[in-house]
Order: sequence, then C-alpha cells, then structure tokens
Amino acid sequence: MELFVRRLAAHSDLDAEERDAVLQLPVQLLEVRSNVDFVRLGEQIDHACLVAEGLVGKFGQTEDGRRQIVSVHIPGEMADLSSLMMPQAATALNSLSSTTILRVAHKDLRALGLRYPSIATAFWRSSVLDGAIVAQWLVNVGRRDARARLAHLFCEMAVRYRLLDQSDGRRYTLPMTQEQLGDALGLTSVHVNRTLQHLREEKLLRVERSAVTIMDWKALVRAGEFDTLYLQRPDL
Amino acid sequence: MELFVRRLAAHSDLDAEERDAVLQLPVQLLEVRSNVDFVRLGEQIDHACLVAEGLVGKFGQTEDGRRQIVSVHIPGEMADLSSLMMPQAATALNSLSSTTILRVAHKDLRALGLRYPSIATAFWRSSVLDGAIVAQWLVNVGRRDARARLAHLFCEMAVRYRLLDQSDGRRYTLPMTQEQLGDALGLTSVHVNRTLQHLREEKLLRVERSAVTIMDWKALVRAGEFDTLYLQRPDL
DNA sequence: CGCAACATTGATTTCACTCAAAACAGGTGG
DNA sequence: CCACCTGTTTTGAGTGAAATCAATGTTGCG
Repeated sequence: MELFVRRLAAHSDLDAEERDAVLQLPVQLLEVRSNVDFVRLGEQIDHACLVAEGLVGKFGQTEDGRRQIVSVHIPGEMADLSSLMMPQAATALNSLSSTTILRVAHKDLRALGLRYPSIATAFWRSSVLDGAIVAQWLVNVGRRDARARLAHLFCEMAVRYRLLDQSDGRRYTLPMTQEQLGDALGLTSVHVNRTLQHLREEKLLRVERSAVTIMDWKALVRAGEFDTLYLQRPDL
Repeated sequence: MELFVRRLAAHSDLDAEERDAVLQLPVQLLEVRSNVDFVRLGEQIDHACLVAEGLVGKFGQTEDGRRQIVSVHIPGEMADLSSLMMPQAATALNSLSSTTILRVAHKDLRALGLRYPSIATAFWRSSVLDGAIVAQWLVNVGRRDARARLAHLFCEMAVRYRLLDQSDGRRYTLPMTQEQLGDALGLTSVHVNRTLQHLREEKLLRVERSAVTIMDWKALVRAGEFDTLYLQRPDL
C-alpha cells in the first residue's frame, strides 16, 4: 500500500494529508494461486485490485483460446484502476504467479477522489500512463521482431522494478513463464525460448527461472530500441 | 464541437450547464494537409487536439522508420486528451487525410475540470475508453491473422462512425490508404491489398478509395471475432 | 498532359508457427 | 528418500503466413 502511494507520488504531487488518506483506504486481502482468473471477462466490477506481491496480467482473448497479455502489473500497481470508469471488464485479470491482491472498493476510491481532487487527478494520470505503456506494447508487437520485442520488454520491466526494489535495475525477479512471455509479445513459447537463447549467446541478458540478469544494458536498449520517454521516468 | 459533447454525453452524464460550458470552450482552428505530423514525438504540449473533420492517427515509431498507428481518431474525438496528464508527447499525431483540428488550451480544459467535477470525470472516462480500444488493438495485432485484423478494424470503425453520421453503419468513409491500414495493423501495404481482395471475394466487405461498404455484417463480425464489449456501445 | 500518390501483381525469402518429443525441474505422497 | 506427476524448458524437423523486392497499372490533380 505504501508502494502504491510512492508510485502515485512519483508522478503527481500529493501532500501529507492526501498521502495519508490513500494509506487509510480499507482493503480486503486476497491470496491467489498461480494462473487464476480472479477477474473474468464481462464481469461487473465494484472494486479495484492493487497488487501487493507477485505478478498480474491483463488478458485479452480470441475465440480459439489464444490469449494476449495486454499489460502486466507489479507490486504497488493498481491493475485495474480503469474499472472505476469502466465497471464492466473488457479484459480479464490473471495471476501470472502466486499473488496477493488488495481489493479496494470503488465507492471508497470515488469518495477519496471527491474529497481530494488532486487524488482524483493522480488516478487519472495513472490511467493515462498505463495507456501509454499499452500503446508502446502495440508498437513493439506490431513493428518489431522477436528479439527486439523481448529486449524492449526486459528494458521496460527493469525500469519499472527499479522504483520497487531500489536495486540498480540490472537484476530483478520477473515471475513469468516463457509461455506467458509469448502471450505478452504475440509469440509462441517455442520461439521465445529460442530467442532468449540467442540473447544469452549475444551476452545481452540471461533469464533463469524467474531471475532476469541484464548483462549489457546499453546493447539491450539498442536491441529493443528502448526509450524511457513513454514511462516518464529516468533511464537506468 | 457539438459532436464532442455528444460523445462525452454518450458515456457520462452531463447536465445542460455542463454541456454548455464545454461548448463555450475557446478553440483555435487549424487546417492540415494530408500526412502532416502536427504533434511531434517528445514535444511539450499545452493544448489538446479535437478532430473536426478528416482523420487523425496517433503514431509510434521504430528507429528504422517503420511506423505503427496506435489509434485513429474520427471527427468529434479528442485525439490527445491524455496530453493534459502527460504533456510530453510519447506518440506523434499525424493527419491521415486532410483534416481540420480544433486546438483547445490545456489551461481551459483544466479550469473546466476544476469548476465542473463531472466534466473532469467525463474526461477521465474518455481516457480510459481510449485505452480500452488500444488494448483491443494489441490483442488484434498480437494474436490474429491479417484477415481477422482487417475485419476487426472495419467492424470497430463501423460502430464508431455510427455515432457520427447516424447511418446504419454499413457504409462509411474511412480516408485511409492501404499503407496506413498496414501501419495500423502491423502489416505491409502489399499484404493489406491482397487480404482486402480476399475479403471482397468472400463478399464480406468492399473498400474502394475511402468508401467502406460492409456486405455481410454477421460474417465480418465472425471473421474479426468482434465483440463490442470494449467499446461500451451497442452492436449495429 | 504529366507528375505523384496509390493500388495491384508476381516471384522469392524469411521469420515465426506447428507438431512432436525429450529433458528438466519442483513438489507430493507413499 | 525415492518414484511419480505436472508444468516448464529445450530441441528438432517441416510448414506457412507475411515480408521483401521489383514492376506495372491506375487515379487524381496542378
């Protein structure tokens, strides 16, 4: 929860009272095993899901069962703040690993926004920043080859995890399977596997289990044509 | 401008006074020829662009010059309302055809949001709905083949144009070249051309110049696995 | 009329997919 | 503590959808 406030404060000015008000938000704890759809497509939502631990994927789906991950959310991020403005879920939420969620009621969020306009603004800005990430993913999937897609994703996640664990960003834990990486990048797990090997041979990065180690940041950025502009955050 | 209000009112409740306040917004007229970047990447923005006529594309770019259209905006839509919350443009805006734009100053929009909270909410909701469309495009580009991608796009545009021209949605004018369609769908213009021919042979739809005629709506919906859920609008 | 976009066609190549099987954890219960 | 199961990663061989390269039509406009 603290993390959530820190994230908000990173892009929007909030005074002590406002930060405190967010911290006081009543939440309901929810533990989910790996690979559970805890928000289903078309469902009517009355609470938002804040990721406390683990990893959450927002999924779109085709009729033949192929899935596309539209965004991933790491601890401290509200996975579906947008549900406040769009209560019928157009995408599903799925735990990519075993995850703990804090549910926050819409009515509490709404009340908070009414009472503190700058919090409402911060939420709005959050939605917009999330949207900018999705847009970049679209560029990534639409116009780059497998190698660049993977490189770009790992660069992005490095920057996003940095705010979380204060590490130097060269190492982080991304609990996604190769299958899930494929779902995020519009690739098959087989091709992800081969491309990952290629990336390792090139000494750009190494992924073992869930541990990502970036060996050559500069080269990785070049490979993924990564530019932090859309994240509105400084580079590593 | 009227159209913009109608769009807002379609998803958010606004009373007469609020609707009027939006209509009174001072604007600056801007005519742009086809294929002009009137908002460039990384530019600092202090006004939003409302499309009055024509068609606007939001572009992401790779280093080798390949472009990906991240969203298109038809008359009555604010192409970059998000710039209010993210003044440094992470995507460019380009006129896909000759277009007329109404520029609205950020400060006026902000003032309006402050004075009328439900307008602020309506703007926020607009951002969220835009985001939902981008997310669907990501599913489309990531997981569907060329035929389905095109079908999906034409279905979506049919629904979106309906609010505009009150037609039955079977015919509309989409001033995009095949090259631009390719940029929107992550395909080359050559492949768009061939797939379009295929779609015509199947008697699903016909595209001549900019005139789209849907010949078999049901079949097109099936081909594109189109579901209006994400648009929060009724089907045709 | 002639230029500049745009659309269309053909031939070839390539990147990524499919199918299939094997190796490799990690966790469970006997 | 090992045998087993399930999910994940790895490898191989063959296929296919879309890209690339390169011309040739077409259309509309100044």
